[in-house]
Amino acid sequence: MSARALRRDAAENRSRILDAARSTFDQEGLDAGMEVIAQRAGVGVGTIYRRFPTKEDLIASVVHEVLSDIRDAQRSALDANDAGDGFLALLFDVGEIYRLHLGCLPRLWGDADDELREEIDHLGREVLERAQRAGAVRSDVVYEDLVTLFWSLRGVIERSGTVSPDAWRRALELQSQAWMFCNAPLRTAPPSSSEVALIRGQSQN
Amino acid sequence: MSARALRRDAAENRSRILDAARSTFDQEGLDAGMEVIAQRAGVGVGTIYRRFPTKEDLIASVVHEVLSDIRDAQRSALDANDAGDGFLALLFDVGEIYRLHLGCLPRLWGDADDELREEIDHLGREVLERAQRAGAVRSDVVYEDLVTLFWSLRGVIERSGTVSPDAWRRALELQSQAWMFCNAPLRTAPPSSSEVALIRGQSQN
Amino acid sequence: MSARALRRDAAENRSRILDAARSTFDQEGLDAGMEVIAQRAGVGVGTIYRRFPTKEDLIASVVHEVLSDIRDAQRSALDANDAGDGFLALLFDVGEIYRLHLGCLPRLWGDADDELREEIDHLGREVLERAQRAGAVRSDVVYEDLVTLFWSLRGVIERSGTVSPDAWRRALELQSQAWMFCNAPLRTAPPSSSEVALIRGQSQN
Amino acid sequence: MSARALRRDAAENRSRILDAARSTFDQEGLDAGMEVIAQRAGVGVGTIYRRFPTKEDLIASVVHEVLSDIRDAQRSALDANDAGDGFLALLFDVGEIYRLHLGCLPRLWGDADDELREEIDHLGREVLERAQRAGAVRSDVVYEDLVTLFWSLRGVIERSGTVSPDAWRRALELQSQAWMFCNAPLRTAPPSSSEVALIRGQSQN
DNA sequence: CATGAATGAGAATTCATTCAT
DNA sequence: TATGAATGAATTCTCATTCAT
Repeated sequence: MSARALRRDAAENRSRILDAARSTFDQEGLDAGMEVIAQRAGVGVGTIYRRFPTKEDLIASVVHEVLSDIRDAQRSALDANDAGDGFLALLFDVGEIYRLHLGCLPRLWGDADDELREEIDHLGREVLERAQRAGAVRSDVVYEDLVTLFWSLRGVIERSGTVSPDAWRRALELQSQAWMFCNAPLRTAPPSSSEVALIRGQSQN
Repeated sequence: MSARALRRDAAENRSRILDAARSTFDQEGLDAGMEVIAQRAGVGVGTIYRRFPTKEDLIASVVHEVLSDIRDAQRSALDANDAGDGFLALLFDVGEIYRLHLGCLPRLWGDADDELREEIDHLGREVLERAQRAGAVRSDVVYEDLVTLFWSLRGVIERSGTVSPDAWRRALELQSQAWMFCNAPLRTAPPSSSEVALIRGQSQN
Repeated sequence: MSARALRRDAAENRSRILDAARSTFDQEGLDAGMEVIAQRAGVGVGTIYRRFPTKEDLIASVVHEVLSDIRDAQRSALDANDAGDGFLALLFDVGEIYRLHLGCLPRLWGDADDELREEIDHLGREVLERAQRAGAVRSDVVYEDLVTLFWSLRGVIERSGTVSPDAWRRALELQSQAWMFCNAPLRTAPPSSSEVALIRGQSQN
Repeated sequence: MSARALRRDAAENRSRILDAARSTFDQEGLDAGMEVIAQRAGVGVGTIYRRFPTKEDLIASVVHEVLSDIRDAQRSALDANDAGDGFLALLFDVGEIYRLHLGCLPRLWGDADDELREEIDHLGREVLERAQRAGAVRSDVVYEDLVTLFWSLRGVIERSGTVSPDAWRRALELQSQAWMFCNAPLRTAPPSSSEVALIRGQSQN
C-alpha cells in the first residue's frame, strides 16, 4: 500500500468518524458515549482517540462543520440580489442547519476555533447592514440583536425540533416581521459586543 | 464559620439547599453533582437526601417554585385593566422568572405536576385571547405560538441570563412588536396542541 | 417524678426498644435500619443509641434474649421424666425458637456474651448424655453433632420458616430418627470442639 | 507484580474475576463490595462491569456454575449401577459442590435461569424414586424432603465449610441413615411442591 | 496502525452514628 | 433526657481515556 493510499485511508477513516459523531450527537446529544460513536463508525474507540485526542476535540470538529455550513449560508445571503431576501434567507438557512444538527447546538459557540467564528461574525454583520442599507430591516437593530435572535431560534428548535420539524419556521416568520415591518421604538439597549463575546466564551451547554 | 456553626434550623436549611441547588444548576446545569450543591449549602449530602429523597425531587422542588410564580404572573396579567398591558406584562414577568430560575428551565414542563401546569395553560390562553379580543394582539396567533415564544425566550435567557441580565428584554421587546403591531400574513401553521404536549412530555433537557 | 419512677421509665423504654428491634429483625433481618426500629419503638434514634451504643450492641441484646429462651428449653429438657423425650423436646423447642426469631439467627453464636453460651453448651451436653445413658440416643454421637444438627435446622428454617412454618418439623422428625433409632456405623469423625468454637467465633452471618 | 503486569488475556481475566468473586463471597457474603472483588482479582472495578453488567449478573454467573455442577452430579447419580449408591453419591456430591461454592448458596434458587433448574428438579426426582423403587430409600419420603435436606445441608456447610471442611459429611452420613435404614412413621407432612416453589422464588438470602 | 479490554475517578444514594436543640 | 436533623464514608455503576496485543 502506497503512502498516498494510506493517507487516503486515514482521511476516509477520519470522515467516517466525524459522520458517526455528527449523527450520534444529533440523535443522542453530546452525552453520547464514545463507544457508541466508535461502533457507528465501525472502528474501535482507540482509533477515534488517534484522530481526536479528546472527546472535546471530536465535538469541536463536528461543530466546525456546522459552523462552515453557517458561513456558507451567510455567503450566499450576501450574494442574493435582494438584500432583504438575503437576510431572510439567512435566518431560515440557519434554522435549517440548527435543526439538522440539533445535538451540537450547546457547543456551537463555546470553543476557540476563532478564525471561522470571526468570519461568521464579519459576514453576519455584512448581511444585516446590507439589508438595513436597503431599507429591508429596521435601522435600530444591531448585529448583537441578530446573535440574540439566533439564541432564541435555538431555544425553539431544541424544544420542538425532533417532534415538530417546522414549528421554528412559524416562530421565525413571526419574529422576522418585527425586524422587517415594524418601527416602534425599542427602549432597551442591545447587549454589547463584549457581553456577547463573554457569553459565547462560557457557553458549554 | 466552622462546620459545626453551620448547623441550623431545619426549615432554614431546606431553603438554603434550594437556593444552593438553584444557583448551582444555573452555573453548572442539572448535571451538577449533589456534593457540590451540598458544599454550597454548607451541609452534607445526607442532609439534602433527608429533605429530597432523590435528585429528581430536588429538581422538581425548584421547578415547582417557578411554576407557581408563572401562574401568579398570569393571574395578575388577567387582572390588568388593559388587556394589552396585561399580555405584555406577562411576557416580561415570565422572562424575569425564567432568569431567576434559569437552572431549572430544562425540567419546567417535563414532569407530571399536572394540576399546576393545566392551570397555567388555561390562564395563558385567557390572557392571550383577552388581549386579542381587545385588539391589542393580532388575531392570527394562537396559544401554541405563545408557548413557542416562551421557548425562544428560554433560549435567550439560557445564553445571556448570567452575563447580561437584560439582553432578553431587548429580544422580547422586539418580538412583542410582531405580536402587537404587525399584521403581515403568516404562511406556516402553528404547532398543534398535541405536538406541544408531546414536546413537553419528552422535555428532559 | 421520683428517681425510682425514672428508672422504671428507662427500663420500660429499654424493653420497648428491644421488642421493636426483635420484631423488626425477625421480619426484615439484621439489615433493618435503626430508624425503622426507632419508629416502631416510638422513640428517636438517639434514644436507642443512649441504651445501646452500637447497632451491634442492640443485636447482641436481642440475641441474648433468644439465647436465654434456648437455655430455658434445655433446662426443661433436663427436667423431663424421660430422657429421650427431653432430648426430642429440646430439638423441637429450639426449632420453635429459631423460627420465632428467624432474623437473629445469623448472630446467634458469633458474639462474646460468654457466660450464657457456656451454660448452654453445658446444659446441651447434659441433655444429650442423659439421653444416651438412658439408651434413647445412639452412643456414637457427641455434643458437636448436636451443634451441627442445630446448624442444619437453621438452614431449613431460614429457607422455609416464613412460607411453610412446619416444614422444619418434618425435617427434624426425619433427622431425629437417625439419632434415636439407627445404629449404622459412622465413618466420619465429628468436628472437634475447638473447631466448633472457631466456627462460632467467626459466625457473623 | 506491577499493576501493568496484571493485564492479561480477557478470558483468563474473566475466570480470575469469577474466582475472586466466589472466594470473596465465601468470606464476606454477597454484600462484599465490588471494589474488594476487583482488588482480589487484580483488576479495576470497570473491568468487572465490562464482563458482568451488574453485580447481580456476576452473582448469577457464579451461581450458574454451581447449578450445572449439580445437574452433572445428578446425571451421574442416575448412571450409577446401584440406585442406593447413586442416591447417596448425589447427597455427598451436592455437599461437595455446596462447599466449593459456599458463597453463592443464598442465590442458588432465587433467579429465573429456569431451564437448568427444571432439569435439576426432574433429575432429582428420578434419582430419589429410583432409589425408592430399589428399596434403598424409605418409601414415605418425597422429593420435597430431599429439597429440605439440601437446605439443611446448606445450613451446616455455611457454618462449618471454611473452618471444618468435613463436618458436613458427618452430618450427612447421620442424616442419610434416617433415609436409608429407618422406617419409623413420620407424623408431619412434607412441604407441598408449591410451597417449595414459593420459597425458592423469594430466596434472595 | 487498529483494536477493544482495562482503568479509576466520579455520580447518586444509603445508613450507622453524632450532636444541637 | 429525648429527639431527629446532620454527617460522611461506603456502595453500585458509568464513561472518558490509556495501552497491551
